[in-house]
Amino acid sequence: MTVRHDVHSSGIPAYCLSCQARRRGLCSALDPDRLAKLAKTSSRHSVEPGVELIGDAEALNSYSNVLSGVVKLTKSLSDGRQQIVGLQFAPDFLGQPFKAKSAIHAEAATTVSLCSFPKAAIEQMMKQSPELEHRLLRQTLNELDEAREWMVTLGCKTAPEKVASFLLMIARNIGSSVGPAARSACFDLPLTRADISDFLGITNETVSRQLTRLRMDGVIRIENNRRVTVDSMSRLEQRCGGRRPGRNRPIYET
Amino acid sequence: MTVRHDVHSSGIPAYCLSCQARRRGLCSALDPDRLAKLAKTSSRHSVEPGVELIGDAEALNSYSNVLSGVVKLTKSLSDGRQQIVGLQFAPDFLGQPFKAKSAIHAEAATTVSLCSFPKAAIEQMMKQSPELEHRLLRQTLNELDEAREWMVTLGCKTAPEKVASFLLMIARNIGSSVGPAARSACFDLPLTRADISDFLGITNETVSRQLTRLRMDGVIRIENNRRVTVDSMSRLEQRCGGRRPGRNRPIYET
DNA sequence: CGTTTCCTTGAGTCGTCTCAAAGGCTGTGG
DNA sequence: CCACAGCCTTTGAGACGACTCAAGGAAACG
Repeated sequence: MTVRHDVHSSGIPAYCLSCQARRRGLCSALDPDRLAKLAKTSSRHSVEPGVELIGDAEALNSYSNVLSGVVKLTKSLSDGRQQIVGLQFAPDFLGQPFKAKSAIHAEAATTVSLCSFPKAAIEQMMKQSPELEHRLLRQTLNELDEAREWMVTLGCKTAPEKVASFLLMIARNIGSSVGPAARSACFDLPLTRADISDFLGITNETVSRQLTRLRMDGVIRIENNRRVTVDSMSRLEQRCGGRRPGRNRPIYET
Repeated sequence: MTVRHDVHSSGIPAYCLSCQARRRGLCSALDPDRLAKLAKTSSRHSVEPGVELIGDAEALNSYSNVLSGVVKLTKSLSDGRQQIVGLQFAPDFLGQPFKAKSAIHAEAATTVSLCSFPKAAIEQMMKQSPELEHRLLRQTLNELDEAREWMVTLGCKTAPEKVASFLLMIARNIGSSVGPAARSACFDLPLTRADISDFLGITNETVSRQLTRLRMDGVIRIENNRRVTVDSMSRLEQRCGGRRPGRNRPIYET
């Protein structure tokens, strides 16, 4: 299985060898021959923040791996209210394999680099190799799990807890951890205050107030409105709610 | 494809022939031989409301098709706050194929009848037939879509809109439609007020007040606290939010 | 028939929203 | 390099919606 194919199956482009998607993404489900075949049809792009990747009800003609940056998935009501229903980080797979009943909208939140494939190429390969579909099932199950996890935040938590939970989620996804055991973290916020408010189901004024409060309380530092430093992850975790005050670990009780 | 196998592949139990899961559920992915094989390991149960089907962090030793009734999927914070993250109706498939990172809890909301299989039987069959895994992927994508749809309700809508949206969702899933073009509907609420409040992220008092309001306004009628009649589905839809007042259809604008 | 659980209704409080204005980045053109 | 415009963010004051607490009523259960 893990025999070295590097030498003779030279059809694999060099950039695949160091690609995140090859190691941890969808491409990891492909054997070298299939990867080489798929790679021939691939192309890399970089898109600026705000660019629409999948439009509401719009036909999608390609699938992509996210290589860097953050993509926001949104849904909106026709009166303008909007909800961010998911964020995608590298090496997530972007695209709706079988169109869902309801429309979704994908937009680059930061500068995003993508590796795109024609829709047909992926779909054909999926028919041939169950491994690929299996990998897709796993990612979908993961997204479902994340969506449900976030439903708890949306439905149960207070505004301060929501903002803390958001920061923690971002720190875990794109934070460069500093210190032993990731006791602190540092990152650029991929979303504006307005985006964060759409994600958390609160107003941007409330987001701003809660960030200020976390800053005043010394839980985080903010530079240039974007760069966030979390000095103590555990203090941030305490503010996410769901833990009995004074306890650090969940208590299993019946 | 649709050649009659009834006669010679007599290994299929009679109860499968009229089963919802065979027609629209997971079993529809199986050819007669495989269905017969799987059916040998299956068993039917009926469970009362409140019975736990999948416990938090508990090993799940079987998968099931929901044949009737409603199952609620919940997640909770350790301080007791709880969120219903999904409802399952017949012929949904119940069980976590590959355990998710976060724990989920499943409980019968009404009397539920199930058709259960040993975990191993399903997993083995899934390896053999990609069709089955494909069907599972489709259901998972559907559930993801529903979860995201509900996130919009949780994050964007007001309490009156949430309650109206909930009633509409239930009516569409288990309502017996009356009149032409499903202009009205009738059903038993599968959830208590407390459950509904856990689903909508509001308190049960608020749920009760909003139901009263819908009743006062003549949008619904309620008998015995459980039986709901919606006389005009369109009036209910208008109360779900997201439509410009005075409009019945979505407006596509750029 | 009492007990329990669920549901409804009311009154007062609190959290979040709304509206408004000022402050801080960023980029552009003079 | 500075002035300006535009956008995002912060902060404040007041309003409103949903929550909390509390009590009473209605089904369901043994």
